[in-house]
Amino acid sequence: MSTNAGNDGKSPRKPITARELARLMGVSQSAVSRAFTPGTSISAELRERILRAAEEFDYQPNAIASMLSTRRSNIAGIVVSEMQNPFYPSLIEKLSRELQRVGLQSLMFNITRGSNIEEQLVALRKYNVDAVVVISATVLSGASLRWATEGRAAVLVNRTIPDQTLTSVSCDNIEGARAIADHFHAIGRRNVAFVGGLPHTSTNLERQNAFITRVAELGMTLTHAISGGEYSYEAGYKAGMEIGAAERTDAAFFANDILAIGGFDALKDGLGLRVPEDIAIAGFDDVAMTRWPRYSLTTFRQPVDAIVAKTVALIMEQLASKAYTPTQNPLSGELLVRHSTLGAQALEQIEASGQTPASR
Amino acid sequence: MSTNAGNDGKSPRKPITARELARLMGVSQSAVSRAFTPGTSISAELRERILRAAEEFDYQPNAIASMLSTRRSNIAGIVVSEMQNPFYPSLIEKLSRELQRVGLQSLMFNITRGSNIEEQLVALRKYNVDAVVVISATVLSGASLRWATEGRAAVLVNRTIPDQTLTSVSCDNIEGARAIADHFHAIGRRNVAFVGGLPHTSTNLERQNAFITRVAELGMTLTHAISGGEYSYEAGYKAGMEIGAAERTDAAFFANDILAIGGFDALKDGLGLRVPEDIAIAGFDDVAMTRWPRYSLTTFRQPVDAIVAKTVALIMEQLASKAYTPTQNPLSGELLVRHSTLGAQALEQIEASGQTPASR
DNA sequence: GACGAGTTTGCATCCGGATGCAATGCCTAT
DNA sequence: ATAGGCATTGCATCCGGATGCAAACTCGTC
Repeated sequence: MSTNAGNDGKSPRKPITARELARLMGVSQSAVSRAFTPGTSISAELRERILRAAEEFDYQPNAIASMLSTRRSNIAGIVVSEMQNPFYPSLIEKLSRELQRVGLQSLMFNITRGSNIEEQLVALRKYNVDAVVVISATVLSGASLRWATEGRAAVLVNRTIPDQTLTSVSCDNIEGARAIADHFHAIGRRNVAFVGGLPHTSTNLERQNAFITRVAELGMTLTHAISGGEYSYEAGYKAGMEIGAAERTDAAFFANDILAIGGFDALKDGLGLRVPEDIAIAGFDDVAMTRWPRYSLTTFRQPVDAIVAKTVALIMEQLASKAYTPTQNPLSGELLVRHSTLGAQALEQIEASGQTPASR
Repeated sequence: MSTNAGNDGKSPRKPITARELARLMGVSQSAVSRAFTPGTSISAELRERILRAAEEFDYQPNAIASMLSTRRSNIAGIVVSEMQNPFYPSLIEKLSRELQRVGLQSLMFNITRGSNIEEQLVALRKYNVDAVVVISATVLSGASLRWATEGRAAVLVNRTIPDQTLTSVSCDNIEGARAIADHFHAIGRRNVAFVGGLPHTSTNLERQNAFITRVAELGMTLTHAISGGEYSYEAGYKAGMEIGAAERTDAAFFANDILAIGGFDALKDGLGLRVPEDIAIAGFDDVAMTRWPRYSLTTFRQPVDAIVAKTVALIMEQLASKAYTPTQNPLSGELLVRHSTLGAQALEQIEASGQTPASR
């Protein structure tokens, strides 16, 4: 990048345009445009010359102008809400990196109780985003989602809408919840509890239903089915106290890790129970905190990389094709057995015998 | 919003343009444009008619086109990196909400080791963002920052660059670190340790220097000054083990809450020390986790709302004025004394006596 | 009823690239 | 040497709104 002598760094020094550069070089503006567009008809030699001159005069195509003429913004809108659950920031980070690899910049739309949702959705359309990825479990109705994504590529991540008219990618919640139930059964627990998060969200419902169903199939007793009301530490803590108060329960599945950690603290510190001897605890997601030695929480790992990859692939596919066929894409996760359900010795035994229970 | 009959929801159904709407109404395109631009010369009556028609025909000004002609994108780029520290997602959420209130949409630029930084910065310019807010403590040199923000409003949040040629807003790290040292002294501790995070970042340096200086002023002994190398739980844990191994230390200040929590687990669970009896622990930021009963961590609260407000105010100011004068804006935070430095009784006493030590 | 000031509205052009189509150039085959 | 075919390049126009300027209109006044 060449320096712009005498620039104070803040004056709106107008950048050079394609036409100017073209005139300076004695070529046409079209040539300049072509030099920057792969796959266009231009000789290697001229392209080379133009790119060199561009470098020299610090020319850069104006993205806004090309958006206007191509009707492609190369922007993906990411609709987000639960940033306080660390699972999401990390997912978003990976997603935006991958999107960028395929040429899409990410525009974040924070949807929260505080914000004006209508306005956000309008912005989504005004900015002409080519694609929309919705990560927010909450708030948005199927109807507004359909309106906001109308005419553009769209993928829902970790949520669905009842009529399945939009493509979704998610962790296989049913597989996960069943795996946890199976695991509780395998370690000899028979009186189990379920703690949910945000009611009415698809993830929560799937995890709850699959778990409860499997528990029944295995002949275990469901001692509690509590709705935390939200995916928070506090809700988990409260539920933990409730479960622990009743004595009988020997295993609890919390619909996500944050809840589980709240429950863990309640059961262990709040009530003085031993984990996992008195009560086994499992979460869902595999956020970083679950690996803290303090918790070493058994959880079901969401296949984040696969989710991101699939999401981006679907977006690209939709952008390429004219037709739109909504699909549902559950992706397999992995049960991670840690200390919160197995004592240290048991874990070692299992690991020595070469079985799966991963840790790390 | 009127429905578009017969639309399958995904066809690139071209939206209506200002010219078309104008023709339909028998007015000029300029009138339509003016109807949507406050402060332009147009009669209330015509504006009214046009807005109604716009509603009816589902017309919306194309943001891209107006960006092109006004050379204003109304987009603020937020340059971010440490999303794993929950402090940042919450800050970003508030920031993007406030920016939106003043009419700026947020474009997120994730800068991480994995991503191509150069490309991100180029994108920042290509998309013609009007303003840049840099929250990433790391990675970016002053030079590249200056290049990326050249000619636009720019504010660094919680970081500075040595030559102070860019405006910054941050928590007063010096005040905070001194307050912690004072607090350690007030509760009778005399052998204190410091654990840093990312070396060479301004926040880390300021906290470290201010703390160490104050410790010396108060005649306390600095037993350790450890650089964690990064702001992570693991680094904090490791540092905690190191500090605890040596016995003598009776208070430790970790440069942020995540480090402190790692240290807490190491000292309490890893080494079996009593907190705060054997060793007092303090962090910095006041993330949600510090309020978990398990930790009840004493920390210095960053004035997030004030930081956001000031940042937005400065951005608006820069956008309005032609000249650019970099300023440094440290904002006062608040020491929150919790159980990790004071036993329960002591806390109650203090609270009863009507003194400051806040909780929650 | 005419004139001037002030307000509305429309016209024309611009913002900076993208792209269909025609013009030009180059090489090969006859 | 000449015609046909492909590769390059330039021309003109478009994308959808914004805006300076002039035309048209509204009122109030004398």
